[in-house]
Amino acid sequence: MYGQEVDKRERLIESTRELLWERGYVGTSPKAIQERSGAGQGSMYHHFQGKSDLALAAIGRSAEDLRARAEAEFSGPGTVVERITVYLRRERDVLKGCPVGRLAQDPDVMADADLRKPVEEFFGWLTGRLAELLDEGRAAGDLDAKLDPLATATVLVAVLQGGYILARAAGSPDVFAKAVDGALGLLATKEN
Amino acid sequence: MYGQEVDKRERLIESTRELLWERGYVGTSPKAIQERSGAGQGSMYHHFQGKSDLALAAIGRSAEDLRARAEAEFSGPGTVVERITVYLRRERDVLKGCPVGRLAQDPDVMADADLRKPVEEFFGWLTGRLAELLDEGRAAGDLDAKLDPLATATVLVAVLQGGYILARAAGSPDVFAKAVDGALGLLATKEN
DNA sequence: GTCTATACGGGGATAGAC
DNA sequence: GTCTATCCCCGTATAGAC
Repeated sequence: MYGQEVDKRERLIESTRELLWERGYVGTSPKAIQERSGAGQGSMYHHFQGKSDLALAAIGRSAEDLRARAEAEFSGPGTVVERITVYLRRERDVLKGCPVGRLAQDPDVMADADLRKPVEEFFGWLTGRLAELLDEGRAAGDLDAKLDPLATATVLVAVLQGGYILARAAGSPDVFAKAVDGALGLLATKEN
Repeated sequence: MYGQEVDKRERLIESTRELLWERGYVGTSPKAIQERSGAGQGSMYHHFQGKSDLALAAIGRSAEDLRARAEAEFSGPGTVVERITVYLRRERDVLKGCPVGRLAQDPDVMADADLRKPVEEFFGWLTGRLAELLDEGRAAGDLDAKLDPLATATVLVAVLQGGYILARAAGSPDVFAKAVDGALGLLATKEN
């Protein structure tokens, strides 16, 4: 269906994902995308209608990636608390931040319903999924019975997103780890 | 020292603060600043050396504002937990996000040591101050003796910053409130 | 499919008049 | 102090050749 040399369409999407991660939507130009992907103007406008169309493909793929990786950890072995810990402590490019979360700060992404949708859906899914797990853990007696699953799930997601911000502000990934440790410490009421 | 008509220098700074809040540094142009402030090219380049110089003044003022407001709440009446609750639950423009935190996502701000400094200092101060309070509350017996003050302070700041992101992603301030409630719920171990 | 040429307004800043 | 004129490169996109 597409050309031979490693597929320019593919490279355009991947380069856009990188740039959106590094510089956000507002800070990413078609020219920069072309340079990084090795594709020219014509190629980009042949495969995509324009910047926003290409960004849509890139964002959708990034969101799906994050979802799939999280789901693999959530449905892995171990108790609920263990699986959540694996997810929270997974190795991350902390100083680069969250490739999807950073888009929530971008005015032009939030102003466009199509671009915004995958961002909204990803966080909706993630929070809901964590709430299910927490509820399960509560039923199994691994977590405090008084714990509110949805509110706590929201805390966990917020701690990750906020942890990225604090780490970037400090210029060090340690702050991110501190936030995760603190959150896990607060969760571990049961062992008190 | 300056002209009469409400001080263009002042209006330039305030307009820049607004635009940085709404669109970030990368998304804010000198032209937009001039239009919003009612000042012309000449006026802007007379008072400031350029975009980054003006942004420095704007960011410094925003950071100092946040610091002063937080300190007023931290040193107010009530127990430590009450004061922290007042701070966390203060009315906020949730969907606009944190005027200082959003800059941590901006590549051009983080790449410039001068612009980055006030951001780093603000979060350093905030986390440290909250850690002091938590330590005090632990000593007073209002908080679990096993609680780690610094890690927990980091969690609280991260929950706010992450809460803003989740609220923007969802298009609703409710998620922010949910995160704050969840965090306060986890803190309230003592009443178990 | 991909390239080059071209277009037009905007970003960021300087020059010099008032 | 503030304004207008001007500069140059970039952002975003279209046209048309190969």
